[in-house]
Amino acid sequence: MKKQDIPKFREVLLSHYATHKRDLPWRDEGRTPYQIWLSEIMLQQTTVATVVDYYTRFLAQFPTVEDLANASEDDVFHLWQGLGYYSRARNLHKCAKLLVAEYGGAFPREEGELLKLPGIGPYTAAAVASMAFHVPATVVDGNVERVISRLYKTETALPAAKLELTALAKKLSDPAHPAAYSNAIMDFGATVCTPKKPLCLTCPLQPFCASSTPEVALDYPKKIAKTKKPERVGEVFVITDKNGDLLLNKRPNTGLLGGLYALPSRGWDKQDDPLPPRLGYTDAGTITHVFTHFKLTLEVCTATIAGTHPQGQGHAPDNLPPIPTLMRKVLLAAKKQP
DNA sequence: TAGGCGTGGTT
DNA sequence: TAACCAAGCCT
Repeated sequence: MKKQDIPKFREVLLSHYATHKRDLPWRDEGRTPYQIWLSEIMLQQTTVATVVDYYTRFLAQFPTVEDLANASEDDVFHLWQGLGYYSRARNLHKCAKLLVAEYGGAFPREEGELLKLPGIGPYTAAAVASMAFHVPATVVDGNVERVISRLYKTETALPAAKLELTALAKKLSDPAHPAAYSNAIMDFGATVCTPKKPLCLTCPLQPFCASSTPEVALDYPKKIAKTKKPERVGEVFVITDKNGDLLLNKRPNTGLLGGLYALPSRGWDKQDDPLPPRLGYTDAGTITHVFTHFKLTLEVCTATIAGTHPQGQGHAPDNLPPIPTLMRKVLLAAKKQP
């Protein structure tokens, strides 16, 4: 795209956004920086459809950053359970506490200051600066990378292309309309310039685009081929005591499913959990679960003990601490096969 | 810097 | 069904 075409490009993009604006809760008039920040954290690698309900529930319980800062970590994880990437919840909580303790409960307005906060990287800093404070800042997410790469037919493969794409994105973004432009270009990627079925034939940006047909567009952005997921297998144990309580352990704060609670298991994770001695188990079948970097198959073993679980490790099934979806699957399998 | 880090929907 | 994808961040 020529430099003199950029104003027209912005005009067309913003005009398309104005007429195709999706009604999303974090986009409502009068949303606070806290609310916009929360939505951006939840939307990291997570679909809009999944986020909406979590977002609504979260704000109902924690309407302000002070409410979040004062919450217990378990309460935060409870609202996050099932959403995945749990370090986001930990950093969200940490960030809220930091804001209240050292920033007077208010977000900084500048991209560079936002970037210093836990859980806020280049994308989220630009998103909050532009959307919450109308400060010129260029968002570069997966959508933007795809749109820009197709507009210019960039040949460098991701993730190495990130720098090049960011430089191009900065030239295109509209400093006069930071919030609208950020939303517009990402919406455009999500609804028109989509990964699998780009709508090139009716695309309003076609006059500016070096691809301009689906056949060409689908080749961009170039990507490094991903390696196949390894498979892991193990056993997981559903152990009920005489009160009907389940045995759960809190996982370490870092690493996989960090900070959540889990049924004892063996064979697949970094460490095997200790088990009650000399126990006979009933086979309740297997469950499978796919993580980002491996596939897991667990044999579900159930047992009942005559005594009670150690203090703090027994939990009533109707009042469980935050557990990941993986463990929900295990409990469902155990319930089906009594 | 490349890999760790969840989950659910789509193709 | 296996692979891909979704408003990335951290180490």
